[in-house]
Amino acid sequence: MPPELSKAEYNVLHQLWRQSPMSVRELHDALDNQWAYTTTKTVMDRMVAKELLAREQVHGVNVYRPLIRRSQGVMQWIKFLADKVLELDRSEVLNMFAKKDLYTKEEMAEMRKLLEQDNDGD
Amino acid sequence: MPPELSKAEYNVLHQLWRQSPMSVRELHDALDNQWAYTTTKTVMDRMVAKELLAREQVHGVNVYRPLIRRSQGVMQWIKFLADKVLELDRSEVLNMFAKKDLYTKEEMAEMRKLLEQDNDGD
DNA sequence: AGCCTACTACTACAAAGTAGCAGATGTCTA
DNA sequence: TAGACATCTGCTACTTTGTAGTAGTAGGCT
Repeated sequence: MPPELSKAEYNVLHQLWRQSPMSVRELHDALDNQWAYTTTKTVMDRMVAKELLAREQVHGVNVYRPLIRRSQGVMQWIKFLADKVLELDRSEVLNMFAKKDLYTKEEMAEMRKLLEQDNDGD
Repeated sequence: MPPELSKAEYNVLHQLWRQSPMSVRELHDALDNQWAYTTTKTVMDRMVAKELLAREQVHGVNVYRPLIRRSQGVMQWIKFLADKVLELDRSEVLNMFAKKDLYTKEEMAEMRKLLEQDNDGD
C-alpha cells in the first residue's frame, strides 16, 4: 500500500511526474500556488525524509525525483473520492478517470491491480 | 469562497449532510474509520470553533449541525481534482459528478455558480 | 448511597502547513 | 580582485491538524 499523501505532497509529485528531476526553484516556479519558496523547499525536504522523493546533487544544486509512481499516487484520491465524496464503487470512479485518457494503459492496469489488492484490506 | 476543509473535516460534514443534527456518539458510530471516540470529538469541537459546525444542547447532550452546504464542501474537491489530478476543466469534472446523480438540481446549480465566481479568482 | 456509563472540557504530543534566517557559494561589476 | 548581489542550503520556529488520553460530572441502577 502506497503511503498517504497530503495535498501539498501530491502537488509536488504532480509536477515531478511530468518532469523530473527538478530543483526546488524549478518546481516552485512551475507550481501556481501561493507558497513561499522556503515552503516549497521544506515540503520537498520532508518528502525526502519520508522517502517520497530522492534528492541528488547535480552541478552543486539539489534536484529531486519522485520515488512513487503516478498510478500509486492517484489511487488514494480515487479511493477518497469514491468513498467520501461520490459514494460510488471505487472501480466505477476509476472508470470515470479511464475515460478521460489521462493515464497510460500500464497505469490503468496498475491502478486496477492496486484497487483489487486493498479493496477489502485497508 | 467557502473555507478549506481537511479530509477529516470533510468526513464529518459528509455524515452531517446526510443526517443532522447528530451527537458525537452518533456521528462517531456512523463513521467507518478508525478514529478513537475522543478524536471524533476533538475534530468536531474544533470545527465549531472554526464555525464549520454549530453546536447546541438537546436534553443535556451536544448535537452538531453543519454550517456550510454540501455544494460548497464538494466544490473544493472538484477543484483539486480538476486542477491537480485530472487536469481537466473544472466544469468538465463537475459534469462527471452531475452524471452520477448524487446532487440535487439546486446543488448542481449552486456549484456551477461557485465555479464561475472564483474561476479566475482564487 | 455508591457505582457504572456516557458525556464533556482540558491537555498533550506528533505531523503537516507555512515560512524566516543566516551561512556558503557563485557571479557580476567597479 | 574585492565588494555587492543573488541563490541555494541547512536550521529553526510557530500554527494547525491528526490523534488521543484523562479527569471531572451528571444520570441511572442496585
